[in-house]
Amino acid sequence: MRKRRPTIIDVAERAGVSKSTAARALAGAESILGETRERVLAAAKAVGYERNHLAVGMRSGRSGMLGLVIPDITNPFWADVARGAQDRAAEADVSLLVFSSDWDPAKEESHLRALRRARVDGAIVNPVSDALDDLDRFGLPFVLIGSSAERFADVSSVGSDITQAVEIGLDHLVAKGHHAPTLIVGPKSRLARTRFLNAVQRHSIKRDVDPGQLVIEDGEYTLEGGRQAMLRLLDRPHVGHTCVFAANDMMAIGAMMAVRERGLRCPEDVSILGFDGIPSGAFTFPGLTTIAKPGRDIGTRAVESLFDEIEGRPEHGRVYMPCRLIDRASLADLSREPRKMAG
Amino acid sequence: MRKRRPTIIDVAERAGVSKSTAARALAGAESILGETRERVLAAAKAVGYERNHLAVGMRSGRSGMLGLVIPDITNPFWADVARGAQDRAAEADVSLLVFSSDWDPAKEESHLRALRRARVDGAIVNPVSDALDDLDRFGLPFVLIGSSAERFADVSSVGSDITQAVEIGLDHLVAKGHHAPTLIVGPKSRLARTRFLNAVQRHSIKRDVDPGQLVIEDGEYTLEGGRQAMLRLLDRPHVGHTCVFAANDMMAIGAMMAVRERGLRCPEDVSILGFDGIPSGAFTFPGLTTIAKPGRDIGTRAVESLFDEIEGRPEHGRVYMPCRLIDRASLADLSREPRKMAG
DNA sequence: GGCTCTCATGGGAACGTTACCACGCGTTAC
DNA sequence: GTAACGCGTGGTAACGTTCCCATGAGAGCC
Repeated sequence: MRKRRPTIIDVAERAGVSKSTAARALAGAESILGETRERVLAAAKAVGYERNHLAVGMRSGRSGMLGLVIPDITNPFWADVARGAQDRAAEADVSLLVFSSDWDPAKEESHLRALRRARVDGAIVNPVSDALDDLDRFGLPFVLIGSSAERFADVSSVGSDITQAVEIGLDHLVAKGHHAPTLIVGPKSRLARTRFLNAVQRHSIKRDVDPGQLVIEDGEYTLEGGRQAMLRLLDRPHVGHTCVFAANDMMAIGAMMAVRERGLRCPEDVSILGFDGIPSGAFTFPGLTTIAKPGRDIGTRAVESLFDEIEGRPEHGRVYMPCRLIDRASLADLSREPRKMAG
Repeated sequence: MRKRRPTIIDVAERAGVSKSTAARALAGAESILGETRERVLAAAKAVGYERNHLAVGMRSGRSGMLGLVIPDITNPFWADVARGAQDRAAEADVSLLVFSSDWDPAKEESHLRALRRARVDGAIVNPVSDALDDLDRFGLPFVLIGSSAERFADVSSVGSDITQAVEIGLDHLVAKGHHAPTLIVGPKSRLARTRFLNAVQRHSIKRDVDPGQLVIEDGEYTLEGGRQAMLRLLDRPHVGHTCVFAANDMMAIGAMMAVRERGLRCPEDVSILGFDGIPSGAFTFPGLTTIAKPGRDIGTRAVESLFDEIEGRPEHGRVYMPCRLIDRASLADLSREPRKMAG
């Protein structure tokens, strides 16, 4: 029952020209009689012609599609990245094939294969495994996103600028009258932990605080991980935790819950600064002050870098996108009060 | 610098057979000598052959791609839908083209065109405009998702079962000792408002409460809309709002904020029940009790319906997926206390 | 032993597009 | 007046695959 889709030949016949001429008119070529062009365009409209991208891709070697492989589209940060990529791609009239890898190397590889079979013009990948070699082997242009991209040298990649992020976070802390924050960071096995810690230490030195005096607790990058870490912190004797800086918003929210569990109040008793900028942070009580990673910008920039890569002008550099502070209510303003420590 | 991708001809040559034979072997055809098949498969592996889906699509008329047009991939509900669709599609070895329409008819139409040009085998769409006629005209198989799909008769669609959702919500309310809830619903212009209200009224009658006595306030489907609505509710004289049922989680969270603003406590003074199941509900204080829409299941089911549609066995029916209650802390348990109203 | 029948394989067309080359016509220049 | 040129157009090959038909060899049958 489904009608055959009209082809360029149908258009050509209706316009009374050859398909070459029709193709030229449709492509908006210069060397064509105005009147002929009009006729072809009218014919195309009349029959409802829609250029077949499959055929175009076959002939030209360009499918007009890009692939995006992220851990989980359901994760707000990655959804944001996807959205940025999508918008930029749509602008260039390119479609986006989206896949979720669930941090599973096997899935990642299978998605990568699907991408190759679909003949995407390039791919943006948040790498979990080392299967990327394959991409390279087939010469598929690609750019890496996220912090794990740093494992791969000589590949274009886009991520957030965590050094700058930590800097604005720490600046905000001192502006509010806080000093050296207690840190809740990820597990030792994670590369991100080290990078975060390094940045904090470097900036502490700049502010004349001895990195050695920084109190550090770690846990899984989850709500529960943050909660447990905060609970342990609160159990430590002698230490007043006036201000904690969590390496991720989920942990920060977990910490906030732990504080409340112990009968303390945020931010009056302990201030909390998060890192990520997940939307849920707006709905906690108090609202979470955090540093937002520019997910959308990362997606946009990644597509742009990918275009460069495809056009054959690879930069092969790592791009760091700046983060920005979202000032809500989980950080007490001590700058107007005389004393720095709560009871 | 980029190497030419190996084609089936390269495989055939290496295996010393014709491309027809190679194609048959790769397709796993029966009528082929075991030894020949082995040879072809080995050759394919050796040269790193990857079937070109563009060419396959061209020849067979099946691109192996599906389109998904949702309002915003950044919205957790839609991300969930996308994820469900993605997983089901991947299972069938089909790729998913994802687009965000931002509730903008112009964008929707442009995305729909892109989908047609890409020659997707079918599309799943949350319709904002009536441009869907076009899809129909071209005979592209499609299934509609979300509540707005009800505007279109005789088209397969998948949505959440709001009647059942309201039922479990109301059941939960009475189980916790509450009676007729105050309602915060969407603006009068929205179709969803009427459906929600109808469901509540129908079920109220079943429980012997006069729908006429239901207190109703409306506002935009946003945090601020819910906040304002709750504030107006709290300003009404004579009425104690022991329990409010919001038509959407954002409004529910807004209402929660309004309650706090007025110096009241949730759930001690007013209980709140949401509707949607957004992840942020887990992070509010208190945690939001809500009815979760089965986003992921909707996505999965939509792909399945779309497969039916593509295979030419259209059901053209509307499928309603059941919702489920997420019991957190925003609903007071009055069932153990003698009195039903707070001071 | 010659016929048909089966089975594995090869050859070629077709899907819809674009790129290249050729052609014919009108204009310009010598 | 003819050659050269430019311009608009038509014809055709090619992209990589699958499908249909043809071919040839071997087996089975009378």
